[in-house]
Amino acid sequence: MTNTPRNRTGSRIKSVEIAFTVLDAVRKNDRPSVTELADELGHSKSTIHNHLRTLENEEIIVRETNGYRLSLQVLDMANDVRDQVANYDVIVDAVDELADETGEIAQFGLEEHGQVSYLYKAKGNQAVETASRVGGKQPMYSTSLGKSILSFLPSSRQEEIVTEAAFERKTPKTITDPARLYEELEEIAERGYAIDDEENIEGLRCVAAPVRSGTSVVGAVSVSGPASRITDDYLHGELAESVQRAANVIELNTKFS
Amino acid sequence: MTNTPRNRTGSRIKSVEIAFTVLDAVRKNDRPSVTELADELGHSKSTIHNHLRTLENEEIIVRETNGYRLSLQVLDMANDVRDQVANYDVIVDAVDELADETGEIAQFGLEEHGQVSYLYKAKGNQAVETASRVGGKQPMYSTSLGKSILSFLPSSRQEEIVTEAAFERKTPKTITDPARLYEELEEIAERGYAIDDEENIEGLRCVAAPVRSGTSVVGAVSVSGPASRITDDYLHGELAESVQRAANVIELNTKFS
DNA sequence: AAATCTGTTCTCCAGAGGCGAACCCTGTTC
DNA sequence: GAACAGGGTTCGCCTCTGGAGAACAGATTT
Repeated sequence: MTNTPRNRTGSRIKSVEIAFTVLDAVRKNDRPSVTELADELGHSKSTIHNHLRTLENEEIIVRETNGYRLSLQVLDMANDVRDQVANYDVIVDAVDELADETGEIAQFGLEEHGQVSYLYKAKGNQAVETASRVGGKQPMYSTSLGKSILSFLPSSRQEEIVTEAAFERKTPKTITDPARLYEELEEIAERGYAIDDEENIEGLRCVAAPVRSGTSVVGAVSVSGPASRITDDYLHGELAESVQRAANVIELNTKFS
Repeated sequence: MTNTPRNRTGSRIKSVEIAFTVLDAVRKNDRPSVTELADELGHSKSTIHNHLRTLENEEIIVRETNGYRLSLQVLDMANDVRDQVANYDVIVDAVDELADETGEIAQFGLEEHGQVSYLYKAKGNQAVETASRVGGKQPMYSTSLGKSILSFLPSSRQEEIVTEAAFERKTPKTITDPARLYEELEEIAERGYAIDDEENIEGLRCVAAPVRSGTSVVGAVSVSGPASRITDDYLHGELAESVQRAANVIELNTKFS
């Protein structure tokens, strides 16, 4: 739908891909039925049926009278994800405190498949609602989290991501020129924090600082608030300091495995 | 490993099953590598490699320098699960309040694949730690949640579950005789709540009440606490009332779709 | 009871996918 | 710096899988 899933090199397993297409459809439709899915996905009923049978057997989906839905096993899997990310608890504490301190939205994100994925989100007492949700993804080039991570990534990976990026214009201020991005990344690397001045969502300004472990970036922390409240001075001054402090706290409390 | 996944009727898709085996191994091992997984799962390296490639392409797993791990997309999927369960917010509120009121652990669970799965868990201020976690599963016959759900299920489904149950003795008090279970289920149906008197975990007593929507059970709410604190009177009196009230609150606030 | 929905089962054949070996690449050891 | 060892990746073969479509079976509707 959006952009074609680039195929690095050969051989993905077709039936597994179909299975995940089915799973995706079950995620997004409300309790779909066999025929519904068959129509939507353009496969025969028998094919869909077999896949649903298989997924049900794996206890990933559940059959209810009115159709299929995801099973709660997915929640259990989510627990495992959090367990697998190094120092999840430390991150939670630091982000909570940052949200508390600033009153805005504080988040932690990390790079996956060339995008930022949100791992944790905390709301301060005057925080505005944002569309972002835990597990969601955003482009690297239009978010403060993304840019701060990008600027500290090894240059090979950095280029790879930039090259493959879509550079979709999300707001009038979105950076759409790679050259322009590289410039900013250098700047960020120097001063230690990145900003997003309504580049991803109109009316929203953010600051982010990278979290490093040894030589590599493991993610970044950010604060986001409405442009009306977040002045230039505040953004580059107190807020920038706060996120950097939070990033530091995480770094210091990180136990290497 | 535990009990063989009974095959209802034919044709599950083999490669999809393998894919989920791989996924499971990635869940449980800490950043496994190709060869590691190949050894563990008894498949050739190339097979595993293809599966990992596919799963990575689906952005379900992520490759890091030291091995593969689950991706944060799983967290996003978990959001969808919660969205798909009717009235998640209502449940959260009711369970939170129940935990608050009693000071113990309060939970909401529902039946999936013949077991209880925990959807939400709240801790009261004097709550003991229990092993259960959101997304986890427990037998129907040894938990108050399970029994309360079971007793209000249509008798066909009830029998089906009981017949297929393993009746593993989890503690000395676990019910392992179907006849005994049926007796208790009738009792539960009459009085409207179920108890678990150290039948699932030693030292832990629980009360649960079913949550119904129209004619069918959609799940159950429970409170769990240490046997030392939960006397018979308290269990069958105040606590039983509390869980029933909480169940009722959920029922009343349920918007039918 | 005919019609029209479902979901399920059956059969058939192209081609997919699992295996094993060969290959490559990175880091290590003399 | 050559040889080795450890991974990951690729290749080609052959079998048997899995997808399509039609036929079948329930459930509801007309």
